[in-house]
Amino acid sequence: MACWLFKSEPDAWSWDQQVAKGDTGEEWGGVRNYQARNNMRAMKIGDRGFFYHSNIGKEVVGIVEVCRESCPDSTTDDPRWDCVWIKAVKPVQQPVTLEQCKQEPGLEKMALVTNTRLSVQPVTDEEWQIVCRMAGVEA
DNA sequence: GCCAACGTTGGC
DNA sequence: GCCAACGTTGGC
Repeated sequence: MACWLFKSEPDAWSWDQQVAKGDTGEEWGGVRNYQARNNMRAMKIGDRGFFYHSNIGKEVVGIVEVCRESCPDSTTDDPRWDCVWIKAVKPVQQPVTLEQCKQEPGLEKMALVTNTRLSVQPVTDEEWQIVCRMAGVEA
């Protein structure tokens, strides 16, 4: 199973709002970047992801799961853009900050650290394990 | 609020 | 197909 990371500015869409959607989840719309879109197209139902707060907090705050594979993005008529739906699985025990990730051995190549502007990123199995340990949650 | 990094657009 | 201009993201 592949792992991912979803960035959101909590001002625009926060973890609490995501949790409020329950198992129905929420469309991860509005992404207008090909790399991010391609990552979403590669996702399968059941794939796990980190939910990361950018700008404010700059930390991983929860675990999400893909609950619907990529389909047209309702926020645009442009057929180039589609997106998955994700639902909250559980919050992390301890948020993992960008600063911690930068300092953690094994996370030097994590996209969060090396490709700051990409809003939907792949996470390797190794990175997933490390961040889960730091967050105090089961991988 | 600033700015660096990076992606996209459009003229040629 | 190149590249300058422009827009956006996101860390600081």
